[in-house]
Amino acid sequence: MSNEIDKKLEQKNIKPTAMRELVYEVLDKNKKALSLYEIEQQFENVERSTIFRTLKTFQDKLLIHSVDDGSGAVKYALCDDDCTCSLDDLHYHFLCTKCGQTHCLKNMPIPKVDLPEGFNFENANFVIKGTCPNCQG
Amino acid sequence: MSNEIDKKLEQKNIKPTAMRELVYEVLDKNKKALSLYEIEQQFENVERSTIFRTLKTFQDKLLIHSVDDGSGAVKYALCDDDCTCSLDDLHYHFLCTKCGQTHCLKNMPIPKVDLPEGFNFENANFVIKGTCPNCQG
DNA sequence: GAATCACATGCAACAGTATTGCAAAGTTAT
DNA sequence: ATAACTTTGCAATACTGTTGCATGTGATTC
Repeated sequence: MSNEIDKKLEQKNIKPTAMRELVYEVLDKNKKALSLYEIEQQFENVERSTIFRTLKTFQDKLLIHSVDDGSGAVKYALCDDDCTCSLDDLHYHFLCTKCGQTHCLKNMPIPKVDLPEGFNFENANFVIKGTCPNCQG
Repeated sequence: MSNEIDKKLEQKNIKPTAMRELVYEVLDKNKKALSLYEIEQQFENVERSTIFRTLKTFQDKLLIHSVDDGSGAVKYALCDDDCTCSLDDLHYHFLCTKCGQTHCLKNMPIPKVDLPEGFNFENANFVIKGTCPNCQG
């Protein structure tokens, strides 16, 4: 039944369990970055800590990436199939100040940055805040 | 004695009190963005909430700006004299993954971003992670 | 100078998110 | 079936941020 998902999990060396399939499904379905709490809300009786550890596993295995958008909670979103969470895969994120949703702007890679002497680039987190298409008017 | 600092505070319509002078001094002295906790550490017996409210006041009056660098704690840094915390004053921040220090790259304004249709820019938070000049080797 | 007022501070309590220890349940290999 | 290992659920805790309330302090008015 959830063969598709299992395949995705196994591709990233994650043992597919019921829990993991469900969390994956939620992330896949929502098409945006979700916080631990938001994911928890989509289930009836699932432990926060379980989801927390599931997300941690996913992140370690590069299945998802996390964004700290300044909303107070870290949010998680699926990586693209070919994502290696390397520098080239970094993209902008957009936090809507009205609805609180965080969108991955995956087609907007972050630009090269010329850092001052002595600074060494490892990673970046570029978050833009404003209103999203759903909240215009 | 702290006339210089008082002047800065009054310029921004902040009544200068002992507490506020001290917090300002700490921020000024450190030349980098500090978390509430880090500021608290530099005093002996000062209430967290007092510093918290002092920072809030400073921020309301545009004396400081805050950065959420993803380290788990929001950090605060003095604005430049002519800063109005408007879009033009936004700059990159750099979080060192070794020492945990957050540097304001004030001479690096963030670039204009072309957002997809429907997205409306209000604010931005660009944090680069890596190693800082003090932690090379 | 005393009464009054506005604001700042300190204390304590609380809220939200993240995180861990431990035991039970489930899975895999032998 | 047993042993070894992994995942899950529960409970407890840590950390950061935040607020209510009482007290203190300085400015203002009379």
